[in-house]
Amino acid sequence: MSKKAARTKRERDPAASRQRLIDATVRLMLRQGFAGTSVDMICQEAGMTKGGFFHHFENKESLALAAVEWWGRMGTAQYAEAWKDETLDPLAQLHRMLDIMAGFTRRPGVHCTCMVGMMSQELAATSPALRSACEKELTLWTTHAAKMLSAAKKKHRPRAKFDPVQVAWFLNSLWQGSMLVGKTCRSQEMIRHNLKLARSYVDGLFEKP
Amino acid sequence: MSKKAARTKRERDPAASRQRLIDATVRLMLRQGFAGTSVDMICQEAGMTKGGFFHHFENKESLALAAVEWWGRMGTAQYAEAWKDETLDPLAQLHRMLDIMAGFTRRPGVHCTCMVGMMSQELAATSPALRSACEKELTLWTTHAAKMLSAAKKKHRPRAKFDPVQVAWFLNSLWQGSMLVGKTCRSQEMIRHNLKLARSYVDGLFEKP
DNA sequence: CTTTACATACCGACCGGTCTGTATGTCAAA
DNA sequence: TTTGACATACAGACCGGTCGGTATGTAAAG
Repeated sequence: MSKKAARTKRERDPAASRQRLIDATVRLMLRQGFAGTSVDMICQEAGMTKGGFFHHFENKESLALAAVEWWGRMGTAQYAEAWKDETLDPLAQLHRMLDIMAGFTRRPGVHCTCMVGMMSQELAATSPALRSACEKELTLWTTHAAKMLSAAKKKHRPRAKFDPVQVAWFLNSLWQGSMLVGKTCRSQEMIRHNLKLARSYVDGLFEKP
Repeated sequence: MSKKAARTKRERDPAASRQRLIDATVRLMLRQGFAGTSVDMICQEAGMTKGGFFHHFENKESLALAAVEWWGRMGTAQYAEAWKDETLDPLAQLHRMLDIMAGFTRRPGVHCTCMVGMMSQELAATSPALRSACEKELTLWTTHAAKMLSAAKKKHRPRAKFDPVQVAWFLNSLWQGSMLVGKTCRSQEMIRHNLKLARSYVDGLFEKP
């Protein structure tokens, strides 16, 4: 029957099922961490059974890995808005990136927090695979920031003494720490203050004495 | 018998037993997080049985709470070296504090990481008690830093436009984030670079234009 | 165009083991 | 003899992961 065929066609969608599991994992682990989230919870949240789960993923860790990678892709896509316009002044690109970060603190009902920071804080010492995946994401972000800093330096103050890569790690650390402290103190405003100070710090790098 | 009496006297020491549990908790949870560390593991690490554990602590959460408080006391005691000498220039006190932080990255075999940041990252959303305890510790650190910044401002450049409290939160976030990123990328050197940049940032606040 | 053969997607019961927490026992000190 | 400091034993929920089975999709042979 046509109805039956249509129904089953929509229900059997392995890519969507897989993604549903990833989405559920991100939602739950962002709240409860890795060890605090059980496979049963994930299955329930994703509307799937354990059998289905282990068809798509070898184990819980490999799902977390996929979730971190997905988180990284989503994040990069959002940050890309800052650097995709290559005609824009690199310093303006940096400010655009800080705008995007500040935007993350303004979504109503969603607290600004990072899957990479959470997974890494919890699992860096016990899961080499997760640690390495998180390192990859952090490094990617830093590389992009360093490129903009480097271009801005070349354009605005080539004789400045800072190392773009070091400054990029500095900014990344500040960003991760801001989300951590902001969550702990339940203050998105503090995150924004930090970003504002970061802004003037970056500007200061290019000011001629 | 005297030997037996002496032995039992040393073995039956409730305060020491309690502390042994706390020490074990810090050691294990710093590696595996809260949910990843079981009560049995803690008992084994502390050389005690479950009965003893639940004699001293109501539950796992209250032990973690005690561990965070102990961690805070230890940390404050170490940082206090920076601000205890009230005759020292406040800017020099700040540098002394940054020295101490850098010192944490130089202990051989011990990776520089923070119990407060870890517990908070994992439990802020699910355990109000832990979140609040972590907030308290972060606030305490920030208050001390803000005091030094404020005194330095008064002394060196009273007309400077920065807010000492905001800058203190900025430094605390940077510090927490540096430990997180440093752990993820297994680079203590990166933490030290960040501290160096923080140093010149702080100095910059007091430079007259 | 059917039929047959096999692959993929998913279900849900079930496994051995681990989890936090409790109830009870022991024994030294006061 | 009471009390505090533990040990022992165990309850019962829950854990990650397996397994047998079923529904659906594909594709080649007849």
